[in-house]
Amino acid sequence: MRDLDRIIHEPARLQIVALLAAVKEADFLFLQRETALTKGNLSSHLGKLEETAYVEIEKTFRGKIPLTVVRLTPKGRVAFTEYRKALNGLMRKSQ
Amino acid sequence: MRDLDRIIHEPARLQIVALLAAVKEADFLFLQRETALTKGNLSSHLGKLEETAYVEIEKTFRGKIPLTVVRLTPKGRVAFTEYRKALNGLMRKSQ
DNA sequence: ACAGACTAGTTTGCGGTACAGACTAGTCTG
DNA sequence: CAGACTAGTCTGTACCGCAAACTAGTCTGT
Repeated sequence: MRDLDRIIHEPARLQIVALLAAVKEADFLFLQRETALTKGNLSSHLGKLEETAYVEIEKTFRGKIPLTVVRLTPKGRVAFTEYRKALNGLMRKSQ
Repeated sequence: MRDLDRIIHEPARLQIVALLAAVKEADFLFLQRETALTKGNLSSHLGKLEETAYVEIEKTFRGKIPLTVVRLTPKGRVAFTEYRKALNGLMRKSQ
């Protein structure tokens, strides 16, 4: 059954995934600014996306300040494509 | 902020609203078959859509058997259009 | 006449989860 | 040394989706 992937469907994560699909790589602050999520929230959503291996999170340093870089994995990219297809399938019915 | 309408965003209800946008009028059984939801589930989702006045529910009889007909209200139609716009806005970023 | 299936629900209880806000920990800036 | 910044984790609340059980009436077959 072509169902909507709940992990991606959640608006906060949909934003994140859509952004990552576009930019290929983003740091924590950029994502926070774009999505307007609180730190805690963004952190836990990224955690969930990492659990399902849709993103990979690289913790590095910019000088001595921690820098978290997030990237979509191939699996995540596929899932997002599938999600778009499922969504289009739903939407197509409505016209 | 152009956010996604949570009432519509829920997959089950998204299906319902998309179907109603297409057919203009549908009975309970048709919706149940199309969405593959349980009765209880469909019932409560319809209840939620009715609360927000996105659909109107007319309870009539086909002969002596109860027949529930569901229709999208103008408000519901507008909300769905807005939803599609918001979604397209999100998706556009990802290419 | 009666069992079983059908329409169309309501109610209940479980489990999951999004979200804000408080807390931690280290760093740089004035 | 205070205050702001990066990047979190943790906690508690409050909601919500979902299945399953229950209600209530009707029709179908034997």
